[in-house]
Amino acid sequence: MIDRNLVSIRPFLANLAGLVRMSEEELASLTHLIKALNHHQAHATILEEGAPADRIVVIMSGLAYRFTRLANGRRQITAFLVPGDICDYRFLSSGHVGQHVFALSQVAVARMQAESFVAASERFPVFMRAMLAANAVDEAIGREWMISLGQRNALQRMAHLLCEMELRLRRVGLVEKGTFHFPATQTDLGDALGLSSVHVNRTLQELRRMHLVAMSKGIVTLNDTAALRRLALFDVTSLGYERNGRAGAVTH
Amino acid sequence: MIDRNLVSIRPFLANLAGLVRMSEEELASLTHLIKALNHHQAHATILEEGAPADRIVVIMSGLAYRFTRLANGRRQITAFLVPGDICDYRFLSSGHVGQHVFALSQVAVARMQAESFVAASERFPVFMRAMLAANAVDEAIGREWMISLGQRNALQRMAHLLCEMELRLRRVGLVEKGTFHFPATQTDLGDALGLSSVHVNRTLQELRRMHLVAMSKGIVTLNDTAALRRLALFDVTSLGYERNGRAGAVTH
DNA sequence: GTCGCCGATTAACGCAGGTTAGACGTGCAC
DNA sequence: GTGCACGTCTAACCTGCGTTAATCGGCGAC
Repeated sequence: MIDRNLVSIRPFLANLAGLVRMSEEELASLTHLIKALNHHQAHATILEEGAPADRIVVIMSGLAYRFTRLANGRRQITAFLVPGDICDYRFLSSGHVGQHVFALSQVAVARMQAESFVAASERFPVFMRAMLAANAVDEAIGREWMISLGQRNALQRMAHLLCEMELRLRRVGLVEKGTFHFPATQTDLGDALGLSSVHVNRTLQELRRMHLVAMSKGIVTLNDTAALRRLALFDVTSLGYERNGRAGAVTH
Repeated sequence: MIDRNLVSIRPFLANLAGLVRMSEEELASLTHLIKALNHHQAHATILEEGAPADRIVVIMSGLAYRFTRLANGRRQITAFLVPGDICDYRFLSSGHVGQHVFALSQVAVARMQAESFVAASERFPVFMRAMLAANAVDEAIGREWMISLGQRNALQRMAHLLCEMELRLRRVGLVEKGTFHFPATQTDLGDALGLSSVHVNRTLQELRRMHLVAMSKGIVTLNDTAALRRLALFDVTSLGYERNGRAGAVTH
């Protein structure tokens, strides 16, 4: 048995319970599925692509990202992960981790056996519904990245990413007056946004000059969220959080 | 009761059964979940974003695409759909269709009640596993698009898309000696690849000049798939089809 | 301390791809 | 037939962003 107080499990529960309503009993049962809590140093690999996906790995604190490397050495970051997020959803299907997951800061992760989760969701079908809803949010964010990469220019892309991170981090209580911790380097940002690090630098400076964003040493402050969202063509509903409380079609 | 012979359901079964092994009984039961077959004209809307997702809509013949429109009018095509593909996976979670789905050619679709499907998958859990596996393939293809948009140049993007379509269409028997039907306009291709239609034209001409691709009136021929794949940095395993037969972690 | 590395920043230059604007062909409505 | 809509293709011009390379500052190892 692990000490559940070492790391708050609040973000995890807030994330899933924010998508699907759960009873106290269900929340407690979910908590007890957690079988291990691990810590990873910043810049450590959390999951390796292709590894067996028999465990569900959840970020409890810190930030991480998923990425894929191309044959020519270029790297695409495909998602940033915040507390409450599930590192990889392939346990639902193929049994093999889909992408590398890498710690951006020091990270605590919880692990549960995929099998136990599936077994528990026979008793509490709401577990699987919550998992599928979380997966759908993940997909919606990914689709928004695709739209950014295809249709937004550098300034809009950067603005959009910052709006996304602000919203997601605020949802788990990690934003205070527009300020949050986000220790991605300019190279990381470039690999996420499909830009060179030089152009990331230019872009950040322009956002700074416009008094929309301040960013230094991994601390980001958004001074005018409304204006930033307008610039980014950011649509709050597009990340798929908006339909909380509705049960969806899969209700048993 | 509908006439199941009007349109072959083979692509649908081939798609799901290609991901997860199914018995004759299971295939038959799945077939009988289909409650309606509809036809859509080319350039008709098949699904509208935000509509209730209480039915599972499957492409039986023809081609379609998903897209999202930005506030500034720009459009991003986020996926092409081939026979056997499911138009939208949101019935698994939110109960609302995630994106517009549009017919590229004349299209036949089958519809099943999401509720019936869920009920049937209690008796045949393999149904839900197949659905989650199909969803995972969909996600893997989407991630590959993200990588294209972020890290590949115009020539590589176009080549990659053509390799992807060839592979997916061949899987459902729609490629003959490197030739397949793909009636996307150059504007469509631009909206999928994040390029202007003018540059799509330049790019196609270069592929033609390199004797890799012939494309006219919606008929595509790939003359040297191996070379095209090399150019595109195409990785066959990245689309997520490779792990057929393995049951995955969710096995009950 | 100082060495070395990493990340931020700046400058100079170049090019891939965007934009605008036509011309041309084809197929369809009438 | 004619006119129109739509898709392909071309040309001229331009710019957003990449590339290369160098400087600077901070910070951890020793």
